[in-house]
Amino acid sequence: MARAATTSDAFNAVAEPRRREILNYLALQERPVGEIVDALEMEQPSVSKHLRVLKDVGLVQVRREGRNMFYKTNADGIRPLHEWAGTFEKYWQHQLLRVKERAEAKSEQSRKS
Amino acid sequence: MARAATTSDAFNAVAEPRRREILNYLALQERPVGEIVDALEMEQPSVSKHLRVLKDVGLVQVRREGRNMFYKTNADGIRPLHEWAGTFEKYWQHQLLRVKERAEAKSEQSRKS
DNA sequence: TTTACATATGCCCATATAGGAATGTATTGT
DNA sequence: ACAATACATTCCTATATGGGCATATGTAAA
Repeated sequence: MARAATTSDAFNAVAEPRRREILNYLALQERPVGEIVDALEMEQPSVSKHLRVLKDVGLVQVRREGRNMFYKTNADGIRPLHEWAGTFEKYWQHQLLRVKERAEAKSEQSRKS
Repeated sequence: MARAATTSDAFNAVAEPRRREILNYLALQERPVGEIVDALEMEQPSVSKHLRVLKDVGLVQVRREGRNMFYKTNADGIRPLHEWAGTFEKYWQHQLLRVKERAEAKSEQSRKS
């Protein structure tokens, strides 16, 4: 048996560095394919193929506008990954440091609200 | 060019479901290979190969004790993944729900400290 | 309609699996 | 030294890329 398809789930889809770059770029705002090509300096067919994979696993959403296809990251699709990784948080080292960080974030939150 | 090696980084290594199972299992406590085989019902060679990949990317640590090799998850290796996924947190939906959750976690933390 | 522009697909190829079976290696027991 | 135990590695095979290039498809402009 070969490796699972990149379209099998989010874990396989984001294993490709290029696709993570695309997701990062499209998280800020939706963009047409051409802009992704220019911004990330990748070949257009390559971008289209990566977007296909990302779309198949629900990590991006598309909208057509004339000749352009506007893609944007569907952050919700990344949550399972974040949550799985998060289950190991309690085993991380530097826990004291993290507690400190959380405390700071907390006080900052209090300041805001 | 083919897909990047599973040993290229943590992202590629955890793309395999079986390896995630192993990491989950070894997070609790170190275990000899045989126990992993029994617990996860996988073939021994398969487990050894997955462990090799995980070791190569630093996701597990090994210790020899006689004929046994005790493996345990190196949670720190999962942090990059958690942090990358975390950068999308602000784009997730149900933000209101999350704010509520954070507020609860905060009050619980206050209670503890 | 013909042309131009924006994307998506198809093809080919080198590469990397992941599983199964067999075998090699290290360590302990007799 | 020899057998047994615990793992690791090798070999084989079907499969899934990901990049480069050519081409098909869809939509708007002339």
